[in-house]
Amino acid sequence: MDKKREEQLNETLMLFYFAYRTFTKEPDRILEQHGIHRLHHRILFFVARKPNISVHELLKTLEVTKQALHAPMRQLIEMGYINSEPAEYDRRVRELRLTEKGEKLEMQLSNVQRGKMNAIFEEMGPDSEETWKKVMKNIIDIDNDNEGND
Amino acid sequence: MDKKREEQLNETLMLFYFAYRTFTKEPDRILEQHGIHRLHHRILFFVARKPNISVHELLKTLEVTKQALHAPMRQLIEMGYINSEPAEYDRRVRELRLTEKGEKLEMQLSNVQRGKMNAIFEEMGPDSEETWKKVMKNIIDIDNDNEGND
DNA sequence: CAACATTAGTCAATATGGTTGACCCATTTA
DNA sequence: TAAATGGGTCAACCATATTGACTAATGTTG
Repeated sequence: MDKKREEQLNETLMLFYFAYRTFTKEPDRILEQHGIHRLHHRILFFVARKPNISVHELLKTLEVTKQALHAPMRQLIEMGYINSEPAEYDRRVRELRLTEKGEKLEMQLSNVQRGKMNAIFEEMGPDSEETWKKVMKNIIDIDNDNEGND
Repeated sequence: MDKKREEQLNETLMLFYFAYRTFTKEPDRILEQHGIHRLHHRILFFVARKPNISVHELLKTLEVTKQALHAPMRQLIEMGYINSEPAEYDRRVRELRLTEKGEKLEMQLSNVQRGKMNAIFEEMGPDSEETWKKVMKNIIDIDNDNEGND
């Protein structure tokens, strides 16, 4: 790989870092007003995406230990954002769902990000969305290939 | 925004999160072998991108306090990865540069990420690189617009 | 020159976010 | 009935960050 190519790729690394950091700033600000943090947001987000998700599934998705999940999850339940009830098919399993209040907050948080993405893709055209997604998927896939070699 | 569009955008949010997480995993593994962490990597990366960068500039780039920078920076200097010397133009200012050893480590860390990006863009074609970068730049710019309103 | 500002380094106190380890309880499965 | 699973919780620990307070050296400006 020549120097010039390396420079170009360095720019992508920088963009990745700055874009991600920027992307989480607004939600972080909103979260702080509610006295909660980024992991709370992730919980809300994934529970929103998959209602009735189990604690176990959530742990796998977020790649944290149950001890790490525990405190924020309890807060969210206590604050009335999340509902945790035993599953009918297996009463050990807790099914997590957003309450109405939880849905509202999740909306507020993710709308900021969805709005950003939407505005960009609208301006750049639908192909840009396809391309961007494909690149991101490839990044994720590459890692999954490595998974077996650990 | 209709439900279907919202779903599509949710996918982009998920991809962003997973892709970023995946992207930092390999470097994190390597860092751990050296007994250092992600902030060390960022320091190495930005010092590599801009040799003779000052501490102040680095702080602004990373958006951390000098106290947060202090420990990892001292380690990097003590471990011989970074050289810190008074600038000629102003002897208060420290000019930070990578040592040869530092360049090697930075190479090792960033090559993983550059290699990933390069492989993907090579497979998807040069337009994908342009598009992906443009999207990321737009994400960053949107935030900079907000900056003034704080 | 004296006063002030800037750059950098450091200590301390504090909060948070995560880890591992060790348990408990209820329920399901073998 | 014994073992495995899903979930919850306590404790100890460590890293990462913050704010605040201070020092020291050097530059800038009235």
